[in-house]
Amino acid sequence: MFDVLRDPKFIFINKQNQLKEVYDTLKNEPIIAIDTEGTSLDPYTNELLLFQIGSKKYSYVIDVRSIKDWRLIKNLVEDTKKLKLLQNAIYDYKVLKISLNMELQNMYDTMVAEAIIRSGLSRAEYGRSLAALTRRYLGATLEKEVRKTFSNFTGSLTKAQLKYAALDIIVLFGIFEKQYELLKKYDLTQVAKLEFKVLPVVGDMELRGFYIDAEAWKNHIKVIEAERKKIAQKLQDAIRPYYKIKSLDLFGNYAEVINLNSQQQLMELFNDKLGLDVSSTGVSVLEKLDHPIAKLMLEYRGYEKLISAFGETLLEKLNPVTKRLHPDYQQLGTFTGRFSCSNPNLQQIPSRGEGAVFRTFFRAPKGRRLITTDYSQQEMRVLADLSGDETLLEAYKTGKDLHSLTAAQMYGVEYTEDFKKKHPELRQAAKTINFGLMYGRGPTSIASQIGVSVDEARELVDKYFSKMPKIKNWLESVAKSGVEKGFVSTVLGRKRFFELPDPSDPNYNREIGKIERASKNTPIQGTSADMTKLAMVRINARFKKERLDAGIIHTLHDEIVSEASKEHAERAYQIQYEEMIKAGEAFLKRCPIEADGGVSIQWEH
DNA sequence: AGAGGTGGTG
DNA sequence: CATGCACCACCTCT
Repeated sequence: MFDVLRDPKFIFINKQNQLKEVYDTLKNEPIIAIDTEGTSLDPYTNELLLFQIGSKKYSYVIDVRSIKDWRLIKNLVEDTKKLKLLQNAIYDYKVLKISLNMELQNMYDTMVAEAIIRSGLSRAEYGRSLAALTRRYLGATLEKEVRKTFSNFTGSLTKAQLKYAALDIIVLFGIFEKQYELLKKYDLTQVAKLEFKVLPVVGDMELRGFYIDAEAWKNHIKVIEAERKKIAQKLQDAIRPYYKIKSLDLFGNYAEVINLNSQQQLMELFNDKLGLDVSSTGVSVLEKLDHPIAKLMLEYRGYEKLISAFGETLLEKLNPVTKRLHPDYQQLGTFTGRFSCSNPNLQQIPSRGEGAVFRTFFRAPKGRRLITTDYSQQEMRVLADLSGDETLLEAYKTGKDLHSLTAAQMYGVEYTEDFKKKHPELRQAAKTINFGLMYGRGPTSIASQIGVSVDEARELVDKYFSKMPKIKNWLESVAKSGVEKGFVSTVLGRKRFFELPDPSDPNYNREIGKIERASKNTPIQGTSADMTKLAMVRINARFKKERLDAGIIHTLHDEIVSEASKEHAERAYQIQYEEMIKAGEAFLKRCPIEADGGVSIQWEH
């Protein structure tokens, strides 16, 4: 293998009439590998330079600029019977769709496979880059320096560039074979199947992007900036008496006394100057302070947060070609199987309070509509199903309010339709426990949230578990099994592995506690992720089958957002709703599943 | 460059 | 003894 990696055999293709040979060699191969090299990570501004395709025996590196007619290659790429090996398939999927109008089918992504196999293991040690996989599975070193040379491409291809382009597909076969054995060994083939079906859905989702009303966004930022300025001024004036510095700036105004964003300087202000003994300057601490400066600070923080996290920087990410936002969705961005999202992270746009207006600037363009649907209490339903608890199942089967029903059980009060109005505190306490359980939360933290003593909180939890014993049993057994086996599983069979601490580790107990909490949470969060991903695949398939002008543009754990023409929006909503329910029923056998949503011109939840 | 603090989401 | 799951972005400070 070393020799092959050092001196890869490949055929360079730079004439149209050579494609016949490529096609004839590969047309009967069940497994081929594909990769592309271009000038940019953004498919819309990328210039495609090289297209690599090959079997285990034959590798071809095609100079893209020399080919006019891609039909023979398109046949190979779109052949649903052939398995395509790729590293980071979504990138190539997007590039091939935009640059060559090809739609990759039946993909195996070595990067995604690795995330499935190593879920839970430290990223530093178990990277997913092609170089890391080559080292791990083939014991060889893949130079990555050459890759960078494509981004400032000068017009002619070097020998080194061709060589490494060829290597990028050659290594995939060996990695695939070893990963495939591991997928079977750990019983992860069902998960892999689902994840690979999700690949084109994510590719299309990233290509579509999310339209945003940039003008409205900018205007709102200006308003908030003015507010922040006012508050900052007030704050500086209020704290000035505590400091000696009273210098004036060039315009005769007072200079800033302290940097309001500096935690260090704020600690000094609150503790030394104001004598208020705070442990941190976070909202929860500041809220408890009855001091005008703390109140101003909270107000300032609110504006500062919105401006820094959701301000102009987000608009800088608008794509120059599409004028839309195209975030990166990490298909396995978490160890539980959820997506994560970045550049920008649309999974953290405010949904409540002052910041919620930002969501209204995410819109449907003219003549189009957004379809937003989310699972109703997805994770609680998963917990109900996995634990088999009768009270939870009854609530969901009869449509009773879950938190009221568990409160009624706990406190021995009769459940009525207006329970929420009659006993709001009881319901709130039950709700806190219901949610807390899913994170493996203990009495201490529950006590601090609902404002009772730790003993009272412990009593509440005991009471809860005595009425809902199956939940207690399920949580305890899954925590125990996570520590004993070193992994936990979702309903689909997705696994999260744990790196168990050494018993001599001074933090041993704390680490085990963490593993126990993650063991409780992962089957719940992870099964929910399985469900949402299956729903996305099914929705995408039906949109295609019915030839709707509709497509998924965003996902937020238990929520799916699509964009459709206004003519197709109602039908798209119907499909989206139905398929979410069906996906839910595929995983939950005891607990009914419910989803809500609708058609609108702006993102609403 | 990386860590820690803070805070946004489900 | 203490004990909240899963992320990402921005800021300051070293």
